[in-house]
Amino acid sequence: MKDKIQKVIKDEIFKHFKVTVDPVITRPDEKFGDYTTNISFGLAHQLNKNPREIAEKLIEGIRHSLASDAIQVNNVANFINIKLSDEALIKDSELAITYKPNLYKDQVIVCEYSDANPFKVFHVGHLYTSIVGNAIANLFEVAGGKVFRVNFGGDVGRHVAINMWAILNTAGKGDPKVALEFLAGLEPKSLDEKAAYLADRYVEGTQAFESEESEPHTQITELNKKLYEIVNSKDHESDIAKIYWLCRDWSYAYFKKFYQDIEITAFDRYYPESETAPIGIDTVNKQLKNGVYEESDGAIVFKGEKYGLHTRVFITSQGLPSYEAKDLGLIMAKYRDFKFDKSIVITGNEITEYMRVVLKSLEQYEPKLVAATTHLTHGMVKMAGGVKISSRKGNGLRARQVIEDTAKINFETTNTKSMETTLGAIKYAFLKQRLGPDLIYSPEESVSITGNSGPYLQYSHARSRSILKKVDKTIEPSSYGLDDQERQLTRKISEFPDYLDKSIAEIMPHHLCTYLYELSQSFNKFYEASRVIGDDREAIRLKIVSLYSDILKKGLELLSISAPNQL
RNA sequence: GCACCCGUAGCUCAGCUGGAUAGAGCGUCAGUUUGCGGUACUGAAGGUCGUAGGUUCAAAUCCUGUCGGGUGCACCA
Repeated sequence: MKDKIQKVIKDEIFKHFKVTVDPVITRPDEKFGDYTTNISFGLAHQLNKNPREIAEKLIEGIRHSLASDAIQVNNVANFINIKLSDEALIKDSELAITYKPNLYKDQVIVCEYSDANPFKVFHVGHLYTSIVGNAIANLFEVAGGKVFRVNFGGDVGRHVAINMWAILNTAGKGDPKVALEFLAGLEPKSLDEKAAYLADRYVEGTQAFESEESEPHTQITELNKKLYEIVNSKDHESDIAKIYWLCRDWSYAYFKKFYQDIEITAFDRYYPESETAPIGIDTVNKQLKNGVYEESDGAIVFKGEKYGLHTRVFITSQGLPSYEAKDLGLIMAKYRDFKFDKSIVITGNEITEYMRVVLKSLEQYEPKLVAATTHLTHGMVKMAGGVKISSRKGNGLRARQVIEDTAKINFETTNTKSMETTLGAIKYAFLKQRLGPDLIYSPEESVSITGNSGPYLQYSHARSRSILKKVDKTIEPSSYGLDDQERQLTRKISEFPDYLDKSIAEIMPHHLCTYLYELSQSFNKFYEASRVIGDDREAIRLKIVSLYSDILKKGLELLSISAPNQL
């Protein structure tokens, strides 16, 4: 309907004023109508005419062209407002459920998010980007894209050396064989416990690395080099290598299980840094000859100052690749593997400037890849009450802990043990806020049975399903003639495509959350005022409830939030 | 110091490709139930949109200054 209205208005404008414009059609407050445009203002400026005259001229023709759909077309304060007939509105809302956006039709889109590091804690920030990234990937998918989900993580580098050092020195007391035996003893334990064990070793190692003593520092630096050798030579025989691969496997197994547990789509591809590092090094060396990168104090750097950025090291003076080189290699690898039309990278906003430097350097020789890349950034997750999350210092809040705590609070306040509502609560709480600024997470609020929460939506869904369950079949209503409550709900249902489009165009899932919440509010208002089963208006009301239920379910699915039929 | 991000109700946030009276939730106060899941609904109080200018018929939205908060700025990731 929106397209039709837009075309009608566009044609009218051309007819009267001989100019071609695409009028913006939006959804006004109900009291004004169902669709509106303020094109008169724009035209007034362009044609140097009075906006009221313009609107008046257009209205007759619009009214005529939309005679079969609109019961009212008028001009209030130079807005052209269109109110649909009930039949047209119902039809609009029926079309909403089958609406297929096509902004990314047939495009190959690579979405990178989560980016958890093996050997380190999987903290609440990873949980956040996993959930948000997954929802964004879903949006690209529904918009027609062929989406590949990828996950990048550091399986080599200093943090791994720090970790290995701690294992060798605590569990192994300096002897790799002893360490290996100790780890074998952990094998029967759960992945969760193994991951926690590794995370704790990282904290231990970091303390040693940062301490006054120089010995651990030197040993860790040596170990770091050795680990690169192990990985490059595919060494699986030496004791240290065995320890490394075992712990690495634990980490990846843990990630996979975790994503399964929180019910998000599995990743198509994991890119460990050990794979992208050589590609990055090759690239940097090649471009060193071309003068893109240069040597400085023994390191190979890109000088970003001439582009208003700063200098960053790509290969250290020790000859090891920095994160910059690995990230560079990652972009090349992603293109090699997927030949993407668009590449989305979702990370915390603290690396915005860093990423600009990496991309600016790449732009010197692969401008197409850079043009196709979009770096989306998000803020930090802070717990309500002001506890900061930091994995560096080792006091990072584990993602698993956040889920468990939320489940506990969910049980205490609502007496439900369902993981569906717990996960729904967390996901919705993370998704409902605009991507970018920090997010303050309150478990209590997220599971809250009232207010703008996941469980509120799930409850509203279950309530509507419960009505539908009570009837065998829906009969086509003989006539419409919607009452106020029916109409406001139908109108809201029909808005689904508008919000979906907006979410996709801006790559902002929170618009969809806002919509689903407003939709459910509309439903609950309707529910309060309108008996469905047994009422004279049962047929039409069932139809609307059914539309509502389906749209809500579809919307929640797009966010990977489950919509159970009963709670 | 330089760069980027953010300041909207007591709290947490929508609204930002400029457009109709700035909206929700929580909290506070007052109500609604012989009903399909009351885990709901209705109403009230609460905002000079940090601040000062500018652009415009029209600014929370765009531009500039300023104040406040956050983040980043060479061998960590």
